[in-house]
Amino acid sequence: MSANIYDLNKIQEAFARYLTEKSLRKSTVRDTILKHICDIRGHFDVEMLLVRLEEHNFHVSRASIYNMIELLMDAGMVVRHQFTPQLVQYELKCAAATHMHVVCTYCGAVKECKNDKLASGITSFKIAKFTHEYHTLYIYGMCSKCKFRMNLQRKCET
Amino acid sequence: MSANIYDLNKIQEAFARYLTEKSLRKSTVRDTILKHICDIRGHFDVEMLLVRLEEHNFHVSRASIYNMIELLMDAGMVVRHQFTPQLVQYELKCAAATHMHVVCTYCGAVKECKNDKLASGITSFKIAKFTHEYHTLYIYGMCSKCKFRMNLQRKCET
DNA sequence: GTTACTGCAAACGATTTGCAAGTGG
DNA sequence: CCACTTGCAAATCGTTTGCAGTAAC
Repeated sequence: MSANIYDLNKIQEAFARYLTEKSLRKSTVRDTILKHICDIRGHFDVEMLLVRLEEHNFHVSRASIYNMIELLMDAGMVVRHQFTPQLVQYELKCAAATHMHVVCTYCGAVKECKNDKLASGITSFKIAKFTHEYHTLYIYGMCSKCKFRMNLQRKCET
Repeated sequence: MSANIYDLNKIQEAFARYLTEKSLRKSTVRDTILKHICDIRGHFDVEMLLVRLEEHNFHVSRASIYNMIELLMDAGMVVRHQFTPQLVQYELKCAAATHMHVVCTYCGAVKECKNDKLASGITSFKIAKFTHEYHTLYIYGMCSKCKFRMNLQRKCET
């Protein structure tokens, strides 16, 4: 199933189409970054990509990563997330479209969660004078670990 | 109706309760900022508050505004939004809870949109091992103005 | 009086930019 | 070859921090 979402060939094709359309060039840097984004199979950030590429003995500058992410966002292939003010993350749109995000505001943990009924409710919701392209649903609250921790703390205080 | 959402007294009371609970002090600066946030009746950002307060001949430093927003977020009274990478905005949670946000990715325009059925669907959606406190639903796409502009452009190109 | 709050200016860190060198078509 | 892409280092800009003075309680 996840093999289906992260289909490298389709993703590469889509990006190639975008480059052609905009008269931009293919390059080893762009191709390599895209492969790694696909390999990560989840949220990624600039630093993570940089480290990962370095580990694979492929050196790129931060500027090139920012440039590539910008292209992917312009191509409508990547979504930007900022679950907490401290960290900007990105995700392939083909993956992001399949789930909502559940964020613990106490520890910052993010998990993905699916619900077809809710998803189709949002997708089929029509807005006047607006073409719906994609959406993000973030649910904020407290995860069980933090709740447990908070209960402990309360007991200790009394 | 909006008078109901932006009830200054209730908002002030909630913030006073928070200050007491955390053993923090009331101050003219905090009180004034809160009043203006309430008056704005919509999204606000740091710069907007600064200018607005200056216009009302009330001088505050950026640091104090950031500090106040931090307190309000910690109190769970304010939500942070970043509809576009260029601008961070905030909104009173009591207002944000009443609508979803519809964002044009081409011109950056944000409008609010209500749908009770969708809202209750999200609110009543239970997640295992997680206490739902609030949520944000952003719908991204193209507004009618941008669509019109894009159609024009296409005609000119051919 | 003690402790918290505020303003100011300096520091910080993520992102962007300008430019020279490298590479794709 | 020419234009696009890249790396590097410097610039930028929103946000945070340290500290000295001020205000709550």
